[in-house]
Amino acid sequence: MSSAPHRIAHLDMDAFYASVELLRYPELRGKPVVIGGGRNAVPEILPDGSRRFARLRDYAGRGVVTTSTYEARALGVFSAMGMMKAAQLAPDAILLPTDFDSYRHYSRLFKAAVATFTSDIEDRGIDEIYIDLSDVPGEPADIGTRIKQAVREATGLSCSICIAPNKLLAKIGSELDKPDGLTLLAASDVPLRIWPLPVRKVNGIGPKATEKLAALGIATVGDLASADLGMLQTHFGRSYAAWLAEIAQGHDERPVVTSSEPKSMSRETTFERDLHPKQDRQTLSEVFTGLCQRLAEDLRRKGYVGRTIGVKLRYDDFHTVTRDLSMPAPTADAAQLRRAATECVKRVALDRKIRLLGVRVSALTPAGEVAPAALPVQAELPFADNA
DNA sequence: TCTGGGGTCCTAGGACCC
DNA sequence: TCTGGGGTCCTAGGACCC
Repeated sequence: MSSAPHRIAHLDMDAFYASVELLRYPELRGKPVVIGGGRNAVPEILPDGSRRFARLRDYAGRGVVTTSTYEARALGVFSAMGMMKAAQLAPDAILLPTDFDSYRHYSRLFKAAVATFTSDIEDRGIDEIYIDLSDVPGEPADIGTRIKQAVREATGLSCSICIAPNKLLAKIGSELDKPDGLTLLAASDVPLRIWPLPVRKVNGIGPKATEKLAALGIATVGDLASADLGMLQTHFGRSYAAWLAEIAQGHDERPVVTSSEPKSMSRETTFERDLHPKQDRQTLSEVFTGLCQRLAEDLRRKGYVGRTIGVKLRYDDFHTVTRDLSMPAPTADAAQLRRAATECVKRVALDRKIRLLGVRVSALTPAGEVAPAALPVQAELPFADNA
């Protein structure tokens, strides 16, 4: 229909979980707030009706920061940081538990607001989306302003948007003017606005690649743009090197993908203390069963069956192993999941304490397309005595 | 007192088949 | 009675993202 150049937006909700919490607890506005606590971080209602909030210094456990307000970030507290470390940096920060049901609710609201402009939306998780605006009439600045307004009216929350020729630039750009930003990027802006940025700002260049590039003297996207392709190939392989060279020029042809099927589902848990395969066998066994049951519920609720079942163990030294097993027929049955997962556990070393246990199912098929196989249920304990 | 939980994609070797 | 060769599946690990 339109042969105009692509116009892609990336929309990112500002400090999403924390901002949702501020809607509920407006008295916390302007304060350092950290999301990531458990049940004991639920605010206490005092007799006079006011609330008493938990402080970060009161936290004990192995969790990480899920999100923090900009005031907490100013104190050095960021997502994925261990809570204990965060508590050292900002002991007086307010601590709140994560409430995914609320976040999912506001996620639906902001996505519905954007959907009034176009249905060409790619879901990138609970707090961000790509939008293909190529067929939406109007000037980019005006469209962006109207989308931000619609999101604010629907949720009371602010977001940051970048409109650019492709997803790569839109994603980078939405961070350039956070919070409440509206950034417009054209291909011709790449040398001035993208090349000065650290390579880590590129979606797909993570900690490992950043470190490797730094060792080669490549710190910015501009460094990458002037790097020798042959040199990149010897260090990163053909395909990754080619990708690096493309993105350094701001090139990206990926389409906005509006629908996709899930590939895998999993449940995992990190224990409050490391568990020994032998001494804590009973506890491990119960947790294992619980994970399989929750996974089976997830499959049923979403209408899928899976044929490949796997386990994940993380030892006390953080070394992580996985095992999986493909079965003749797919299942969503908790007992069958547990039997297959038990076979997987039998193939890993159980000679040291375990920090994390997980169960995963992949090779998914919509449940309606498969006739369920009736296999006998067999009670079997993993983490056997002979471990 | 280090380091969550739920995902996707890629690589690479071996099995297996034609 | 070494050695081909392509294709696909299975498995394990790892990088990366939200």
